[in-house]
Amino acid sequence: MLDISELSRASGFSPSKLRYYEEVGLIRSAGRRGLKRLYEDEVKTRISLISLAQTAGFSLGEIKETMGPEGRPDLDRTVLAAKADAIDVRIKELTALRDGLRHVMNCTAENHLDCPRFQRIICVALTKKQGDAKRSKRNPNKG
Amino acid sequence: MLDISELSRASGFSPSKLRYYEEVGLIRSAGRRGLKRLYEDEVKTRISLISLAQTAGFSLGEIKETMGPEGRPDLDRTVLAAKADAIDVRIKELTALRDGLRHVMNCTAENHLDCPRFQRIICVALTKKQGDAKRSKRNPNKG
DNA sequence: ATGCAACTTCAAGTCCACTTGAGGTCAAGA
DNA sequence: TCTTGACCTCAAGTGGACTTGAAGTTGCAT
Repeated sequence: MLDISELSRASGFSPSKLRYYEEVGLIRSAGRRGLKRLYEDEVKTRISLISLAQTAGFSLGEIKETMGPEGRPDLDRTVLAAKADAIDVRIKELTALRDGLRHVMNCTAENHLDCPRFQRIICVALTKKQGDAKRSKRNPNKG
Repeated sequence: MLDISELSRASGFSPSKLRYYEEVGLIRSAGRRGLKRLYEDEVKTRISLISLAQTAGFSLGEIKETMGPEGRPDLDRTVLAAKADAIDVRIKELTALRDGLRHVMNCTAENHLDCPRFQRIICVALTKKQGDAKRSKRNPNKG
């Protein structure tokens, strides 16, 4: 059992952030000693996962959905599969961007946006994005 | 030359977003017809890149820094290299998360956080995060 | 028993990335 | 010429993710 400052130190999350996460139902304290929250060790892993999911671009709401208040981050497979696929897409975009960046470092073109090599590197992600724009016409500009 | 609604349609960005990006200096219009903005075709690529960089987790401010108002997204190599490395780290995290998710789909453990296989999959990203927390002690909890 | 640092709650504030709304302008077609 | 609709500006509003501040409470060392 950890108190909030120990958990904060262990996780790198500020106490206010931990209280906030509890308030919105992302984590919970196992009990109290007086007023003071006590956390199980398990929440450290949970917090790391939350932070991971955030860098993957998911909102706290989405994270909460796929990671119930109980320990089990379970839900029906289709939802998990969809999340995994979404991450895959993001990985591809990031890879393209990274490669584009590394190319720019070694490329002497005056305008990189016009460099055919650069364009080829990022075109996967680019055409994908454009496709998205087209596909979401019914609900325009909400993404 | 495109007007704002054409660019909006082509890029999937709302007109208000395009005006906002111009206001903060991320894109610019090549001129006006009367009051109405006119954009060069090039900004389409620029917009896609911005959106890409956003999904990579960079703020508009950071994006602006590495992508001057002119066409060239150039800056000294060390900055670009740092960005590329940051993306690499993110890719690793996302890969771990995705694999963790896919594992959970096929794992029958009652609590996945305790599943050693799951833990092994995401441990790279986890220990990395913990390392971060430790390293930024001087400026605690600002990440 | 007393002091106090570390916790607590709750409301309000902040920052980012936009969106919305009110009121105005203008180019082009009927 | 007149209308209309798509643009314009600028200020204010929104939602997400927290942080900050004020005021109160408490476990623990002295």
